[in-house]
Order: sequence, then structure tokens, then C-alpha cells
Amino acid sequence: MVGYEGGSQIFEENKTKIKKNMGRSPCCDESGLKKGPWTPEEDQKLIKYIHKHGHGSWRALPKLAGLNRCGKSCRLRWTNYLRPDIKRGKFSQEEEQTILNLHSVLGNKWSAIASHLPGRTDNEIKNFWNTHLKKKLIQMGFDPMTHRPRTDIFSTLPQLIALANLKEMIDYHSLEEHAVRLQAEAVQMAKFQYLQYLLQTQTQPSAASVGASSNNIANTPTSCFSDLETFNLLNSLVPIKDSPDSNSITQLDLSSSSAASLPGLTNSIPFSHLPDLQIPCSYQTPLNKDTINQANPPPEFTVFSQGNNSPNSPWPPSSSSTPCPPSKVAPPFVTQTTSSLNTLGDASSTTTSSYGGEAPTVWQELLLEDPLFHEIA
DNA sequence: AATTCAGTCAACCGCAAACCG
DNA sequence: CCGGTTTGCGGTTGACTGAAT
Repeated sequence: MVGYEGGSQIFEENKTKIKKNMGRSPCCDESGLKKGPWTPEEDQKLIKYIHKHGHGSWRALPKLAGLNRCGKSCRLRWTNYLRPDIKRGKFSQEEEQTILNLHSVLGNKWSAIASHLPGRTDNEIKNFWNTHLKKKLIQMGFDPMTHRPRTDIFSTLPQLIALANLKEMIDYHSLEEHAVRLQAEAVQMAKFQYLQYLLQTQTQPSAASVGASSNNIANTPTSCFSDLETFNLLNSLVPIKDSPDSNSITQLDLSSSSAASLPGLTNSIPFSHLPDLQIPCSYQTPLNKDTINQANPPPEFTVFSQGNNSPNSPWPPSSSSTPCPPSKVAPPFVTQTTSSLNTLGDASSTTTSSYGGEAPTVWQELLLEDPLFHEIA
């Protein structure tokens, strides 16, 4: 019997723990049922009974199995400890990454997360999160709930320290991967904002355009942007809806979104008229619609998954591991080029970008260092 | 050697959803 | 549909461990 072999190993572990009186001290509730750590004998009774009869009604089980425990306690002991398919021991890098990915979408839905990790219990994952991953994220300056850089003043210092020590933190391998994705999201965000800017300037002349030279992208009069350029940029942000993976959820469903229309292509509804755009989140673990529906993510989590069919943006980007900037990166980028756009709308010249008027923040500087960001400029 | 303290994890508690008559 | 029961889930607790002092 598979479970029994595992069980005897557990008995030995448990014997040691009981000897050392590990865990809560036993006490009795009002009905006289035993609480606290399980003895090897109790474990054996429970395993024997479930192997023979299945658990059936948990409420009835203790009596039938000869245990002086409540059904709830028996269920917990079985599901979290005695079940034969439980995988014990250290979490692997893959498991850690999966937990991070799923937690960024699902939040503290431990049972939903556990369902993606065979052999791991929700309790185990919860403990691992609270004792390891949460702390690591905080240490790196991320809000463990939103998976985004913390914006409160107390977080600034650890965040900067974390950035400064990124190389030393190379052993945080999976977290680095996480950070890479977050940074990629920052680039996507920048593209969104730049796109917004493009669309805005196409529908109304920007203040920045007044008196600007004709070869300055950001300051160029709106008519100088081709629809093709805008479309190309949009393509780099939005995976094609009918991807080969029919279950994948696209970042933005243009066919149903009010943002579907591009100026000059169909009806003109600029992105700036939309509610705040969420930063697209990417996940290495494929998520399907069922997962999302089951998980019922809270409204503040807009769920995206990155398709691999984006024609212009490699994914994930190969750039350095830098977390994404705060969700509101404000002013339009002031971008200067030394030559003009070609007929396809590609900038074939050297381009430098900066944030209009204000000294760039750490995040903005990092973004400006990213070659991917310059692809759009 | 003794003490302190942060980390770990099994187990409990209470609430809410699901189930059932 | 309703009310009672059962099950599942997430948050919290607290004893043990081991490193630091």
C-alpha cells in the first residue's frame, strides 16, 4: 500500500516530535475530544480506517475509526499530513516560480494555488509563502500582495538597496525571473503610455508640438505620425486574439474593447478616453479561462497573459532584471531623434528619450536604459 | 553553558460556501 | 425556498529548532 509506506515514515517523524512535545500542547475542548498533536497510534488508526472505508462523513469517522478526535481534526490531519500523495521536502525552483506566478494572479487563494502544485497542500504553500517568499519580495522592495514595487516611503530604502545589490542577489534565481517579467511589464506600460500619447496627439495637437522641429518625434505635429506606426506599436502590445492557444487570454481584446478603434482606421476613440489601463501581467505558467474563473480574481487584478504571437516584441525580453516602475509613470516622453522616419514608419536613426522637464526617477532612468523601450521611440 | 530570538510548521479557529432533507 | 449540517478555506497560534550572543 503506497500510503502506508509513507505513513510509517511519518510515524517515525511523529514519534520524535511527540517525544519532544513539538507543536501545540494537547488540550481538551468542552466535549472532551482530544486536540493538539497527533500520536503515531492515532495516525495509524486514521490511515487504516481511510484505506479500508474511505473517509465518508468526516463527522462520523472518528467514532467509527476509534479516535477521540473531532471530524475536522481528522480531515485536517489526513489532507495536510497523512494523505499518501503528499510531496514533502524543499520546494523546487519551478514550484517557487509557480507559486509566485499564481499568487500574482490569484492572491491568497492557497487551495487554488495548491491545485497547480501536485502533492503540495494549501497549508504547506501558505506556510512557505509566509515564511519565505513574502519576505523575499519585501526585501526586494515589492509589495507581496500586488507584486509591484512598493510606493510607501518606508519601502524606498530597501527597494534601492535591492536594486543596488541585484548582482549579489543572483541566488534569488526565481525572484530574478519574476523581476524580469515585472520589468517587461514596465516596458509594456511605457509602450501603452507612448501609444496613448500618439493617439492623443493624433486627435488633438499637443502643447509640446508647438514650435517643435519636424524631426523631433515627440514634438512632431500629429500629422507626422502614420497610422501604420501606431498600428505597429499597437501590434507589439496586443497579441492576436485568435492565438493558436485558444485558451489563452489576450491582454486586450480589441474586438470588444472601446479602444478598438484607431484614428484614421475606423472610428476615433483615443485610448486616453478609456479608464486607466492596467499594466499587462505576464505569467510563465499558462493560465486558462477556467483557472481565472475558478479563482475569481478580485477586480483590482486585471488578468492578462502574454501570448507568444506578438510580432514586434520578444517575450520575455532579454533585458536586465529590473522591476517595473510605479503604475503611474506620468509625463509624455520627450524623445529626440537625429533623422526622420522612413516610409514604413520605422525610426532608423539614433534616438534619445527623456521625461519632459523633470529629472527622471530611478525607474524612469532604468526604463530609458532599456533598449526595448527605445524600440518604440 | 545559558539565554535570546527569529524562523518554521502542524494544528486550531472561525467564517462562508456547499450540501441535504 | 429554508434551515440545519458538513466541508473547505484562509488566518492565526504557539511549541519547537537552531543560530547568534
